[in-house]
Amino acid sequence: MFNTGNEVEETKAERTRRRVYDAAMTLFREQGFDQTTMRDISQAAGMALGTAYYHFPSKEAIIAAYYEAIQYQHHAYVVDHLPGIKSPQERLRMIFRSKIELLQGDRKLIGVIFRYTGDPLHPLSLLGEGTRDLQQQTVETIGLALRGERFSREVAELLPMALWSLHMGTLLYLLYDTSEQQTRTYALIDQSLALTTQLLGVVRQPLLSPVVLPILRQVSGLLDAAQINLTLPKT
Amino acid sequence: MFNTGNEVEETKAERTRRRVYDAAMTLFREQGFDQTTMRDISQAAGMALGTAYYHFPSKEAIIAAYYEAIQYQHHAYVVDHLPGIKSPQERLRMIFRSKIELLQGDRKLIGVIFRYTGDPLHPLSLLGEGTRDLQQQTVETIGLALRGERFSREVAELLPMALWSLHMGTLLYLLYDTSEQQTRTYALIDQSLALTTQLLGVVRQPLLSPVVLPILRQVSGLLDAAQINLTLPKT
DNA sequence: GTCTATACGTGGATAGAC
DNA sequence: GTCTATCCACGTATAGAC
Repeated sequence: MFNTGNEVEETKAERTRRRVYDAAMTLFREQGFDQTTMRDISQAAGMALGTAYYHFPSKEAIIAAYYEAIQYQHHAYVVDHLPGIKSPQERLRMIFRSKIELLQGDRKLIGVIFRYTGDPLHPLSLLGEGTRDLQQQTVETIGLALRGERFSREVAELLPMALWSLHMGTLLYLLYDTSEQQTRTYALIDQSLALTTQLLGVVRQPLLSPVVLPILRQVSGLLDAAQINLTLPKT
Repeated sequence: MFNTGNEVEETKAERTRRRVYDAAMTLFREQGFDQTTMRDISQAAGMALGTAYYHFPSKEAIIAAYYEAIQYQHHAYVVDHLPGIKSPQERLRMIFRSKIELLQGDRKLIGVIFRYTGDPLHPLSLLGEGTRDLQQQTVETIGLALRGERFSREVAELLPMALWSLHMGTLLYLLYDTSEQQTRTYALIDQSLALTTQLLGVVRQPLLSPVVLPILRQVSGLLDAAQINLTLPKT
């Protein structure tokens, strides 16, 4: 709680750790993740190879720290900018777009997230245990857009994961988007959210509920049976 | 066309190539892809390291050959078993399930496909140029289920990619499915296809077209703008 | 063109001395 | 906490046998 003075000692290690991190991020952005070696990083940070490994057990650990930082920054940005916006669609738009803005300069880096998805046991697997917290936080950040909105039970159950999936989809798209300033990614977000709003409108129509409700329930049942919850398939 | 006798010489190299491939696959299945080294493979195949590299430029090239083989086998199986089945849903069921059956023993291997998805330029990226042919063939194999069926223009445009996505989703799910005999994956397929059929039924209802058509068109417009076609985002 | 033997460079990760 | 030295695996020669 208090500053007990041992902060100085802590800071010593933390400062070195940050030197590693900063050097790594600079090189990652310049050359890409794979092209950057731990030797490059330690050299750029002006230390021995072993020192860098002392602070980060692996190159992947540096990327993991980056993802946490991004999520933290994004959440802070969202919390900061949310009050000015009323409509849920506009809120979602702000949330989705700001995430892209945050990542736009790091397109060479974000591909690395997807690399471990096929390996359920890997700590960085997007769908695995290791990233559960980060995933949960992302869902929560997105969920801020819907605060105060009222949905039927069925929709409330499905919407967070649907939006999370959409969010991951936009990140994947960003990777492949070679358009200037990634304008296509922003356009995709806008159109996807317009579609989402349209679908939510349909779902809310009482007249259509004989058609809509069975479908929603079937989706829910499917996800339940597959044990896909917010955190996705269990391992 | 004819067997001109030079088949023997071809066979010599091809047989060695197959020895490499077989040894590699055995080891991949036993130990996993990453745990198997090219030295293991060449040793198991009873040859020098250089020989293995002579036939496959990298370990990944062996996996690439595996994916081609799987797609070929699956297509052959589907063509063989399709005539006995009438309903599109049952056809799709057969197609999706047989793919899982084909891969079931190789769960340690299929994760490798997803590894390069975050790297647009990598030849094995699922969404990249390098796998376009394979992807196209998969779409075609799945499309065999719909032969002779009539859909509206809007649906015909969207369905192949939707089914391809569903197919990739089931593969990803298979990876994470620790249930006995992967029963959950099979259940997921059945339920997803039931849902698909249900949705197609709704879409076909003329009474609902004022609601459904705008949505479909919006989806189409979105995919067009994003330049997502059958082969997915351009690089 | 196919295969062997062997050695080399690089990069991730670790062990152990200080 | 930091450094030096070392390990291990991938991939790449290369020189030569057939």
